[in-house]
Amino acid sequence: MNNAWHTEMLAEGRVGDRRIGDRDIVDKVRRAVLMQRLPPGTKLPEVTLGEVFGVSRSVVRKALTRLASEHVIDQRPNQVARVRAPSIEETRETFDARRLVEGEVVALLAGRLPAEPMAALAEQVRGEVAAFERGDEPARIEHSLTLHHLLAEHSPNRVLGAMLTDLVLRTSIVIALYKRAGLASCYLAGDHSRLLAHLEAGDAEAARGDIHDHLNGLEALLDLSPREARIDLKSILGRAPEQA
Amino acid sequence: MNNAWHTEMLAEGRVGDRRIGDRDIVDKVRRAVLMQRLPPGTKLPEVTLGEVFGVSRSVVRKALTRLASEHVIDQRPNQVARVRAPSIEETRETFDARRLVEGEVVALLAGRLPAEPMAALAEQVRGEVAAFERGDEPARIEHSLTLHHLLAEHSPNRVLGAMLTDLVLRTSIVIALYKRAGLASCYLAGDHSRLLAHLEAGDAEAARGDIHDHLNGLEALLDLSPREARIDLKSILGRAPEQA
DNA sequence: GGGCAGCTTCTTGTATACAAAATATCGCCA
DNA sequence: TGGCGATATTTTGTATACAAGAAGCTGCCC
Repeated sequence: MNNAWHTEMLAEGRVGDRRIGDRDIVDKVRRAVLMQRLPPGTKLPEVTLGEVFGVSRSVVRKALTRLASEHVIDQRPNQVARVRAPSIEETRETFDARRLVEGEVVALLAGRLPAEPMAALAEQVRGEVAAFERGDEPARIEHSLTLHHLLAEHSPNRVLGAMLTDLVLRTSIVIALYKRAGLASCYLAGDHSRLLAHLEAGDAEAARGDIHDHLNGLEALLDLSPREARIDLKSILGRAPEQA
Repeated sequence: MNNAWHTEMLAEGRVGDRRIGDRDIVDKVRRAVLMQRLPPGTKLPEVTLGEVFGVSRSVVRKALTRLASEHVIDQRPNQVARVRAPSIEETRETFDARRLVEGEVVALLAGRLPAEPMAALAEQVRGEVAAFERGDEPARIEHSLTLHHLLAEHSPNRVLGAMLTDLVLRTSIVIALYKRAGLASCYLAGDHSRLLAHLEAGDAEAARGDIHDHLNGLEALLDLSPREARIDLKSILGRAPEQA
């Protein structure tokens, strides 16, 4: 069994002296999936995770249940949990859902953002641009994620905000999965700053349009051609890509 | 401690010879909350539930985690799980979110429903009308819930469908919670059949409008006046309504 | 050489024991 | 009588042991 990721996961940075809880495991696994250190189909046995994090299966189990409810892993009865591989179909549907929800959120947000959160958003945009220009893709992704996360957090409608948080995560996963091979970065210059300008100006419909354009652009950067042979067969019929 | 609901819950109907699992517990508790047999704030200790269902805390624990992710209960660290009491604010936001999502789902569905699911929808409408006319409110709720559940299930976009399932549940809970005292039923005659007609005719925007009207009507039947003293203080400062 | 049966091993499902935290109770004192 | 504090009880958090099921493997047979 490929056990390279065991050490990788711990190297991610230890939690302080605090006792490690299920939340820490959820965060670390989610992050690892997002960063493609845990490719789709990877098996996540409970004992192994427990050894890695130094806790018993009880804690791991709770973490896995949460990850499953976040759609990060697949958990089937009497079977080892695996990193989920959303289908092309589901990818399209996730983008559609996010267009609807995030569009509404930014429309609600337009002109209603206090100065402080607005500054935080601008800060992320600056960070993203800088990271892109120096070719630091992980940092760029981090800033982009934080930006959309902030939008979700400040949503006047918290129910929609929570849904958006979920959708941002799922979208990021499929972007990492289906990004065209040659592409170095899924960056669309100007999209985010244009959105912020419209938010500040209070133009709800323009902001909604920005989100639509942004997500359309992102989706266009993916390789969503219907050759099913690649991901689906592997996860449905085949085994995990151990030595792939 | 008021332990009347222990027997009520079992009386709901035993699972066959099958071993009782976490899913059964989730279903039963969810249903009991929906039917207001488990009022908001009710404590749900793990051992008690375990005794009621004849399983150990492990199974109960998993069930509680799932119920928390469905927003049916509140689970805070080192504290007994309680039936959730959504605030008035959250109630409004839930309705807004559902208007957005269910509106989109029926718009996508318009004109694209095969005959068989369409017939199933019509069947629920007939059942709802009949139940209303004979004054059988539980049956009417059941049919109404099934109807919206079917819409969610047949959503072409399954991501939105899953979100709608969640929103229908949450809306039902708050309707039960905030229904005006004197009101016997939250029934809006004709709404559902009108929606079905537009779905069959393939008029997406009319169907979306039907959903908006329907949910607006429902929301108007609730008592959402901002006297915070009723629910919020009780759950924030007070104790569970044991003998209330 | 390919396929299948039976067995071994690994992994999850469930129950239970103990530790830690929160809650409730009782008694004390102003 | 009312508030406050220590103690006792309840309840959750975590670890572990055992049972049940699935996956993998060996060796046999065709």
